[in-house]
Amino acid sequence: MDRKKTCEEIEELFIKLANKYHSLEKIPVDFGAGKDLYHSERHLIEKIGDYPEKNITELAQFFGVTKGAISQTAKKLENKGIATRYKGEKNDKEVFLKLTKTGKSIYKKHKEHSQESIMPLYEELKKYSDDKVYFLVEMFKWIDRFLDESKIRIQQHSKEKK
Amino acid sequence: MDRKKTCEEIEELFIKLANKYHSLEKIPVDFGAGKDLYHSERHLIEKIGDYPEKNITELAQFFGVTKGAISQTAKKLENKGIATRYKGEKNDKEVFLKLTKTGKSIYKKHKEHSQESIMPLYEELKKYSDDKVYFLVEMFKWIDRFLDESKIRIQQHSKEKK
DNA sequence: CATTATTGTTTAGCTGCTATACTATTTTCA
DNA sequence: TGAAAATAGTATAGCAGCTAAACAATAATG
Repeated sequence: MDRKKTCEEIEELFIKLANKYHSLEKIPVDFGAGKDLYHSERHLIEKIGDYPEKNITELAQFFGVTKGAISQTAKKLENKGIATRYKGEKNDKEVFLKLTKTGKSIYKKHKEHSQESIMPLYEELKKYSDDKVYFLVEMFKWIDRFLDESKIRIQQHSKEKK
Repeated sequence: MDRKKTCEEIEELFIKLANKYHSLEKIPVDFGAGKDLYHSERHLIEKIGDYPEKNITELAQFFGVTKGAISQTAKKLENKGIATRYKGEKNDKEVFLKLTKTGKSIYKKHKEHSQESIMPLYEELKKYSDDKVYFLVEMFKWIDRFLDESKIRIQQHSKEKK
């Protein structure tokens, strides 16, 4: 096995996957509430449902995007009557998100759908040992850190020129 | 190990990675030719260099995007004097891309940089067996097919509503 | 030879992100 | 204590890069 070649293949595949995933992002889906929801909106709904105690900044970290991005998506959800912003008791600057009744219904439907859509992966991974599956998770985490470092590197490279 | 939970974690991680990767995409980098190049442009340059005999459609398949997308990027490269379109001898409808002198110089620099930037992954994977690395590649391919199927499913779901 | 398939281009339209500038809180520490 | 620094969130402008669709040109089919 030529490891160098394999690394290149992995990189190529990853880029391909990221592109394909992103093209899916743009297809709106109606989850029965008569509202077309985009992937980013659906993911935020799901996260709010799963972690109602997370503030905007934490949600942003979850997705690996800026606070501004979450703020924008949150606004869309608010406009669609799916979620509401609120402030906690601890302090007056953090903002949390809560699903409305409609939001909860969508969350539930989406959750069911999500459970379903994850089944193929679940089934596929059945073929492999815990050891390998654990390795997969670790590699994904490694790539995450790698992308963080890459970003810093690129930004520095970018600034040096100026 | 709770496999269901792990699957969810993998899905979450993947989404995070795709987002982060995409945010990198937008940072232009100068590869010494005095030209700011975006990720998509750089990747196309690299692919043209690696596979000069591939037509637009095949390049599109490589990246998992539409022909239009490649056509657009190809145009940018042509405008920047990095690549030229040409037609082969076999027929008159397929379009191929060829690097200019500038393009080749960028390709070379980029290749070196790419070899370098892939080293962390190479080093990381040294820790693991061939068996595991092979598994990683296979899983990436599996995800690729899964995304293709998801797309078809979503589009059908979308059309049913109309 | 007409029909169908393939290949590529162009355009409009859009998402979703970043960066930036901003306001409003909260924390720090001199 | 109170000014400065840090933290949290929002709003806005700008943009890459994608898709879909309409189009034109060429090639293959039967």
